[in-house]
Amino acid sequence: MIAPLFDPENARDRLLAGAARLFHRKGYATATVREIGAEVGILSGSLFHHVRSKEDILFQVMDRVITAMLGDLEQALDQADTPHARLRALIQIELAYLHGPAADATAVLFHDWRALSEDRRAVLLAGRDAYFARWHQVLTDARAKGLIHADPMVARQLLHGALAWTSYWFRPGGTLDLAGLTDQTLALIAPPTGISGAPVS
Amino acid sequence: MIAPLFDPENARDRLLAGAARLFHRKGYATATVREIGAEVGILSGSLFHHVRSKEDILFQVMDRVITAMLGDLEQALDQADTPHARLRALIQIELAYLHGPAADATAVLFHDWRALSEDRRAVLLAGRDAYFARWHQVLTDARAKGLIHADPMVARQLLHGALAWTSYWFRPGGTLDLAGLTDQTLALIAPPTGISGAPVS
Amino acid sequence: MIAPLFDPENARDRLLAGAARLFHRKGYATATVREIGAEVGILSGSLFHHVRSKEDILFQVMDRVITAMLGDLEQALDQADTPHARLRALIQIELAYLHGPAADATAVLFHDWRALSEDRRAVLLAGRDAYFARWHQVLTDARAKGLIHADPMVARQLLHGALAWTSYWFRPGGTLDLAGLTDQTLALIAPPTGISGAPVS
Amino acid sequence: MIAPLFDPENARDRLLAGAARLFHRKGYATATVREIGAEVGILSGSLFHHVRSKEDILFQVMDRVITAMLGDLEQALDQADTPHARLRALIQIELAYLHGPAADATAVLFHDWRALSEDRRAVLLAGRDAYFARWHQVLTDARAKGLIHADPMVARQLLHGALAWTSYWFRPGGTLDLAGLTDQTLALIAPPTGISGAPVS
DNA sequence: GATGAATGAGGGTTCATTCAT
DNA sequence: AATGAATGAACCCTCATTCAT
Repeated sequence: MIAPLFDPENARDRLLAGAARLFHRKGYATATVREIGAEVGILSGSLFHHVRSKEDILFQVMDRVITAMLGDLEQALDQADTPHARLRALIQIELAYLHGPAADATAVLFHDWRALSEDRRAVLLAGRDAYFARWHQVLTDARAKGLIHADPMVARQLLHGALAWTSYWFRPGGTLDLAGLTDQTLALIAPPTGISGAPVS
Repeated sequence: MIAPLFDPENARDRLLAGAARLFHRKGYATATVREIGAEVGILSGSLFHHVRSKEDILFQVMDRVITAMLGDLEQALDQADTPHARLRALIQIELAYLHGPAADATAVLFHDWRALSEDRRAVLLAGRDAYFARWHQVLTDARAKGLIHADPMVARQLLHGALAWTSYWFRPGGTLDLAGLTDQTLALIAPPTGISGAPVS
Repeated sequence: MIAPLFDPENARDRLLAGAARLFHRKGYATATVREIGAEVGILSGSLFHHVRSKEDILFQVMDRVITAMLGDLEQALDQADTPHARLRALIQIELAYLHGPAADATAVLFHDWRALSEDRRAVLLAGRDAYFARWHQVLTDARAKGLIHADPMVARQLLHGALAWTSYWFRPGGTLDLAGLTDQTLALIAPPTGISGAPVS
Repeated sequence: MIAPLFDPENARDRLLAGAARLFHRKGYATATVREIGAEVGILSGSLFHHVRSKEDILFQVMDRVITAMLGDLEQALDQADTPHARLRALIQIELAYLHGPAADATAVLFHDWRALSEDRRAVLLAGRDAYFARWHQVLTDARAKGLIHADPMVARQLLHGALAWTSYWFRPGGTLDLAGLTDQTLALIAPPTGISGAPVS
């Protein structure tokens, strides 16, 4: 469903993928370029033939995720025809990125955001804003339809936080799979209508 | 409501408070001992009269939060007499720590957990486990009463993530205050309506 | 006679040789890695491309001496065919190391032994023990033949001490050369006269 | 026989004695003023009410030993009436200092000589020279009488080295006591006349 | 005399980055 | 492209020394 972000045939992509794996494991600040090299199978000096700096790696990894996520979200929302389905798509896409083939890069994007220099962060902000703008639309609609009962802006932050945090505790392959986690998340914020999710007004 | 974790009269406490502030701002790995010294108004060498190492600072900050949070949570739960009130207490306490006088230390506890060495982490695990055990009880009860509809374990992780993440975006003093944020969170996961939630007022 | 311990063509060996020179001059504890770097012509940070730590340098220097001395002692003893010649070989080898091309490293081995961590010392003990075991054999034999009159264990310690101490006062190139010092040492402990020592000539 | 160098009633003397003990155990460079304080039972800051600096401690310890040794040597030589007895006195005094009540301070004098700044060393040189001048006289006489067969200057250095080195391996209280060690040393360098020590000429 | 917080220089070590090979 | 020796700044920490209390 989610296309891989990095092409294993391409040397630079292998580098980015390995670095993302390492950053996910140890955090950007703690990972050293030597370790990145080891993860990819080259010496640290050789990294700099592919990237300008360590931070450049971080930037490129994040850039790929943002671009891809936005595209996949748009597509998923286009294919969803009810407010509830769109709400589910929001969660589904984010969880798919956080725990599918792009897991490392996505975790880095979410958890090491502050490690990026302000300048570089500004470059990515447009994509990030566009992504969350779609969230906002969906949540505003969901609230209008009585699916959720919190302010859309607040709901967006809370929901995104809840999902981002899953990278600390959730591992697919256990008794709970990705679909199950999606269901549980929906159950938490928008329980099946007719029981408790009935509109207030 | 939340008592300050650090005594401004005590030199070591001032150090811990300053370090927590800095760690919150820059992250543990990025903060240097020279910066900690500057934050407290002493030279870096003098830090080591009060603590054994940089990591020791992190440990002590975290230890204080865990101990205090557990105590406050127990007390708040004792005073809450309905499942809904206890659910609200869970959220209230965590948000009070994340955005009240203990905000820095709490953010450090949540976000820099991995920066602590495995040995040191093990020491704190007992307190952490006790804290979440109380969450589990409350959420299990809340589900039995129909207040929430997700698996308690999953709900705990999602809710905790949503709240922990607020330290990245929420600042009290704006149009939304702590009580408002608590309400919104409750509205998101346990809307006060229909058959599933006892009325708030 | 004594082969150089360090290969000037090899970068790490140059480092070890320079460090040994410095340790001999100032003592291990007093020498700084920055000074070692200066002695070798590189910056202190570059040292750590060749060795793991400052103590590692000390260890490797000592290891080389121990290994080489043992080898040379065995060979010298094999070529000596009388008890007196073997006694002379003991002294000759030790003085050759203390004042020949391996002088720095040997002085470090003898005088900075305690600076090595207990763990590292244990690794070298096997070689050291083997070396002194040969001394013991030779001295026991010398006593049986009436060449010396002290207990072999005590004689070994006294003689070794007397020789080790020469690195504080003896410099070859003066009126007394290495052969002369060897003769004098023999004259002190086993005078070539009367019934107790076989004639030298 | 050897009077204690430090008066336990005097605070500064207790400090010097404790420091000597520590320097003997760890070496001057490795011992810290904190450890010296701990050895004496005060905090490091308080040391500086009694001495000007860490090096000052070293100097004073050494000064005491040199002065006392010289006095005791003179007295012992005065009481010895044969060349052989005077030779024995040389050894006896040095071993008494190295392993009697002044053991710590003497070991420090011999083994940490280089740790003293050149200026301070110059101050002590007069005493040291006087001490060794007596050795020279005795050894010159002993050689003239055929007791030893090495050059007096070389013999002095070798013998002194052999004895100084005993602080690394000899511990009184074992099967070999101080008198025994003295005998063994004499046996090594000047075996009983009539057997091998007969004059050559 | 003793304390202990503070200093500030310097310790060993790490690390992103460069560059000749 | 890759290597690996070298850089140099910065890192955490130690330590002799000072000084107000």
